[in-house]
Amino acid sequence: MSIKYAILGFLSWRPFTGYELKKQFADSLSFHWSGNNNQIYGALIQLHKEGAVTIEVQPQEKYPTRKVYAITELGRQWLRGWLLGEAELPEERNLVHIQLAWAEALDGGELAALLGRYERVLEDQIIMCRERLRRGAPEPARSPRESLIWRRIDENRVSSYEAELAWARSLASEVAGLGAGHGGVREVAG
Amino acid sequence: MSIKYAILGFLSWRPFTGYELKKQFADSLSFHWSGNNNQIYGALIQLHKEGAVTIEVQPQEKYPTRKVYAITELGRQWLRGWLLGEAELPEERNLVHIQLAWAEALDGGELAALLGRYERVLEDQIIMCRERLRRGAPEPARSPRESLIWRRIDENRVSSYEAELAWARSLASEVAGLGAGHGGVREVAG
DNA sequence: CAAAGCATGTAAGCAGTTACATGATTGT
DNA sequence: ACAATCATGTAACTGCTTACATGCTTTG
Repeated sequence: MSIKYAILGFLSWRPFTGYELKKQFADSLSFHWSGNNNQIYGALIQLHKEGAVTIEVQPQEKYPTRKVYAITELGRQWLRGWLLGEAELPEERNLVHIQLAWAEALDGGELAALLGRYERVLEDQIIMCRERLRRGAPEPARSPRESLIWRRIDENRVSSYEAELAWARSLASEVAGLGAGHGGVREVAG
Repeated sequence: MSIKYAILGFLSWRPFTGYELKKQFADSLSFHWSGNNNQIYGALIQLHKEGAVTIEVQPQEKYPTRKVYAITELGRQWLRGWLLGEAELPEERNLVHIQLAWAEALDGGELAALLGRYERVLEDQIIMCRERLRRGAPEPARSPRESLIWRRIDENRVSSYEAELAWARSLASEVAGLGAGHGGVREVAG
């Protein structure tokens, strides 16, 4: 359950409730978990059992009781151990690539439409990313180095979408250039 | 279970046994599933129940009985329906980005080492990809268009690793440029 | 003689998602 | 009136992974 480390990361910044963590995950571009209750609340309970976090229960008048989680020294050590451990490859699953790989039965127009749909979702995503970056989600910024890293990670996300979009566009123009032989395109010479 | 469509894709090329499919998944750069038995054999059984594939049982003398799966017309329609449906965003999970985001407690040397480890696994992966491309795994190639698409997908995979490597290197040099303030680097002027 | 390949399948579990359940409060 | 926010939690499910189990054959 590697979301544990992601949670410890947030708690190494400042204390959070489960509800706040959920929003952090949901709002961020790069922490990519859906931020569902099951995982977050479950992981927090387990981290507490393991001694990596403390719980402070804060009853409130007008709202439900908050449980504020804070990282312990042990939690910091675990996080640090993770950072000093193995680097894992980024793991990408791109279903559109699989669709393209098996698109032999599509005619030219249908393939162009598939690529067009892909371009559109990428464009939308890029706009959404830029929007969020413009609004600027709250982030640690405890040092110039940390701010630099966060900025670079966000940029990385956007530019990987942009690279994918450029790839899709160039593939679309290449397959269009191949011309007929797959229906949809009527031959000009003849 | 989207692996169903990936399997239907292979079967739209030619018949396969579960064992062969397993190897296809394991060997390919872009089909990214681990190719574990449970999923493949299970999906094949389900596809058969649903009428998307047929089974031909081939007893052998020296080896266990093979079950050769072939796609049906219904299976082809399902595959086609998937290709004509929604395009999904690529989904990337990059744990190293999360490590970097929470690396504030690391000193300059430790952060450089983290980036270095990341660079190394990326370099290894790039070499492995090139190696496989050079050897050239068997692929459909039923038309120039299909060959083009497969080539572009493979290139995409490699160049996304290369882009990530370039990103890591430039980030490493930027954090090195920031100099002291995080230990590990002794200030020169003074 | 050990390892890898051929070929099937099962068991157990972690990871991750959507949806459900409760219930007051605040904003449109 | 309806939706969103605050805040916790549970249930049911899919997806995916590792490891186990069998047993013969070929290669090093």
